[in-house]
Amino acid sequence: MYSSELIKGTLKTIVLNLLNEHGKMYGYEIAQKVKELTEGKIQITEGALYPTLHALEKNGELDIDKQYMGKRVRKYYSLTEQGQRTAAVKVNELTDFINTMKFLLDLEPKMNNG
Amino acid sequence: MYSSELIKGTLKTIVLNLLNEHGKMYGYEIAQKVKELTEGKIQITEGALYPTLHALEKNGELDIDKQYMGKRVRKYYSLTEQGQRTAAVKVNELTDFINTMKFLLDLEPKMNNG
DNA sequence: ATTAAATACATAATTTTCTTAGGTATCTTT
DNA sequence: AAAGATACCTAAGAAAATTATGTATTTAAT
Repeated sequence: MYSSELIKGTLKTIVLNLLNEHGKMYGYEIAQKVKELTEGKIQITEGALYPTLHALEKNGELDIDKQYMGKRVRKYYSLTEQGQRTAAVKVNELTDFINTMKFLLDLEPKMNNG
Repeated sequence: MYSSELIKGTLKTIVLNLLNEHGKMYGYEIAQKVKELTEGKIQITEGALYPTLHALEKNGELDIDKQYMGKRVRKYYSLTEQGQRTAAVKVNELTDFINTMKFLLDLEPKMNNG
């Protein structure tokens, strides 16, 4: 598990990107998928995830499709057209940021691979 | 400039890494160096930098060497032994995190290089 | 049949970390 | 003389997460 501070600021991008690649997903599924894909290294807490999904929906990035599995509700989220554009922008921005950070952390590459 | 939320959580690591590679530096110099190296993409604000330096020093990661240039003070910071260990840990963690994020953002690589 | 664990949603209080805004003072350039 | 850069600092507020708590259904284990 990463120290939580690193993950801050990336949650929206992770959610938008997952929905862009997997189509519709529900909240719990998103959290499980991230955990699975990162082998437990990134675990989205529910207290962070649900408010984020609500904010994205309120802002017009997501559509909801409520489905009942028996008596239990699932809220499937999918990207609106605006959400698709936002996803692309956010992913590009994060990719750019990652490259900048890699450069910044690698100023004087160590020659000793001990 | 990146949307500020991305930079959150990386400041300590950036500072520790810079000090590890450049030896002693003072606050203002650190901010300038980061701005220069990232071509203005990452700009550390003073309101974030100075409290971070104070916290790192209080925690035993940094030593201070106060120097006077005429009447103006400069506070040169350098890593303690503990600070060197922390720097290594933090940089490894961020590198690992970056790799995980790259994987997460690249699930289905696009074949079209438009 | 009962209990525990997993599924699935949600919100509120608190904490962490940063931005914004303000402050002091010196040195250099115009 | 004024403006801009250098160099330090803190406090109020905002943003985004964690932690804690809550409800309820379904599935697996005893």
